[in-house]
Parts: sequence; structure tokens; C-alpha cells
Amino acid sequence: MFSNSNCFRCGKNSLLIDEVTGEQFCSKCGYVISEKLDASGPEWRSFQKEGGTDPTRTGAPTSLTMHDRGLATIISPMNKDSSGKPLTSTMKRTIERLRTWDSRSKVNAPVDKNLRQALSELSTLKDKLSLSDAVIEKASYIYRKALERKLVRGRSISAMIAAALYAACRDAETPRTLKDITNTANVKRKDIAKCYRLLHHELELKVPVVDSIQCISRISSKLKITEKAKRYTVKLLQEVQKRKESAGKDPMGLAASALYLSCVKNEVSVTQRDMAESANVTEVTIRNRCKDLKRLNIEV
DNA sequence: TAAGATAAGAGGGACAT
DNA sequence: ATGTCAGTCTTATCTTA
Repeated sequence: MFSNSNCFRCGKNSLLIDEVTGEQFCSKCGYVISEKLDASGPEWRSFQKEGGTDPTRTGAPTSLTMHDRGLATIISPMNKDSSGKPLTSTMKRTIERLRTWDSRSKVNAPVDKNLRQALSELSTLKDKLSLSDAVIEKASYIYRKALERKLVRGRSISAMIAAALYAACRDAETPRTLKDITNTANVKRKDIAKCYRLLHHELELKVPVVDSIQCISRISSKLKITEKAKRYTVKLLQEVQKRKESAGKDPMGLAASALYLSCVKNEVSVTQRDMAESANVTEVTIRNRCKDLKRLNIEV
């Protein structure tokens, strides 16, 4: 159906699909080919229930769900994302796999369409959060699982891919807080958290609990803290974990508080505010955790 | 100025209705 | 499904040393 993929106006072979509107347009001259919708008619066949009128198809043929589906069966041969930027090598490999599947079967077309958009968003998140390829691979794997299990339907792709990314970060012990991702993905924290819990529950992800001890270096990297104080903090937190007092507490807050107490004890001058800022928690949280820690009377 | 205290509110898990 | 409860964290404001 894309026998003529050259632009009608400038003749260049540079047609792309706008992910949002579903329109085909020329990336060279900007010409928009709206006739594309009419041409995609035969492609609808796989959504037609055999032998009868499908009630969902009685509306105008230009409904969003229709032309999305009609368009979803091709993957642009160019290695560009929806904003026209080149794909990273990781993403390129993934897309190539997709093309292979696509050529074998058109049945999964809507899923591929969804996946492509998700991977495109993932690609921009990767850049902004400076994450490794391994984490991205893991995130796309999780997202694909979610698609298989039909967990994405009815939920926003952005929230779900962000949640998958968060899960991948947790899994790879690459500490990125939910907040980091929230700020980058332009999705409400609440929504990402909800999707993450869904993924965690439904896919039975065995995500390691964030170890507060690993937070120490991340927090203290922004402050000047002696090695002695850090070692003291590690011992303190190990004792806390042994006593199972760390459950249910924000690891960053706990680590920051332990670090703060160590600093006081080891005469490193640091304010609660500094500590709270580096750990991305509030001073109040620091104080509450400090109170807990003092109550434990841990001698190290 | 830093630290501590208090209050109000959000969000979600557990559990009962 | 909906509501309540206890617990956590955040924001804001006020007090204390």
C-alpha cells in the first residue's frame, strides 16, 4: 500500500508519519498527505469481525482509532524517532527487531504502534536522565511484557513507559528516584507510581529494595564529608537493617539522617538543610528519622 | 541562623463493610 | 466497590537556642 512513498509535491522519498495526528507528511518540503487515510482502507480488514457489521465501526471512517490502526502497520525505514532525531544504537536494534516482526505478521500492528511510541519516549528519557543502554533494554523489555499482558490498555503510554523505566532503574541498582523520572517525563508522580505498582504486581518483578547504604555515596557526593563519617554511617545503617527498622522508610531519608548523625558525631559541619537538599527529602523527614535513630540507641 | 515543633494535607496499603 | 484507619512524607509556619 506504500508503493508510492515519494512526496507528491517535491518527489523526494522522505515521507514520515506524524505520531500525534497520524498524518503522513514530507520531511523535506512539509507537504501533508491527508489522502493517506482513504488509501488505507484495505488495511482495516483485520479489525472487521467476520461476516457482520462490527458495532465499533459504524462511526465515521475518519475516527482516530481507525486511522491509527490503518497506519500502524508500517515502520518507517528511516532510523529517526517521531521528532526526527536519529535513534540511539539500542533503539535502532529494537526497532529493527520490530520491523522483522512487522514483516512477518500484521496481526500485532496496534501493539507495534504503541510500542514504537513508547520506545520513542523512552529514547528521550534516556538522554535526559543519562542512563545506560542496559537499563533502557531492560525498560523496553518490561514494557513489552506489559503490552503482552494487556496492562497498558486504558492507561497512558507515557506513564507506563516511565514506570517501566523506573522499574528498570531499580532493578539495575541505578538509583534514579521516582522524582527524577517524574520531573523528566512530564507525567504526574502519582500516575507513574500507580503504573509502577501495577507492573510490580502483575509481572512479579523481583525488584531489590533500594539499599539505604548505597544512597550514602549519592548524597555525600554533593557534600564534603570525611571517609570516616561515611564509614560510620555504613555501620550505623547496617545495624538499623539488622534490626529491621528500615522497613517502610524512604531509604534516601534514612541514609541522609544517618549521614547527618555521623557528621555530628564525627565533627563534620553540615546542616540539616544541606543534607535534606542533597538527598531530595525535607528537613522534617531528616528530623523524624533522626529521632527514630536516636531512639534505637545504636552504639557503633 | 540553624534546629526543633506543630499542623494540615496528599497518597496509598490493609482491612472491613 | 467504598470507607475507615494507621502510618509516611511534604509543605508551611512558628518557636527556640
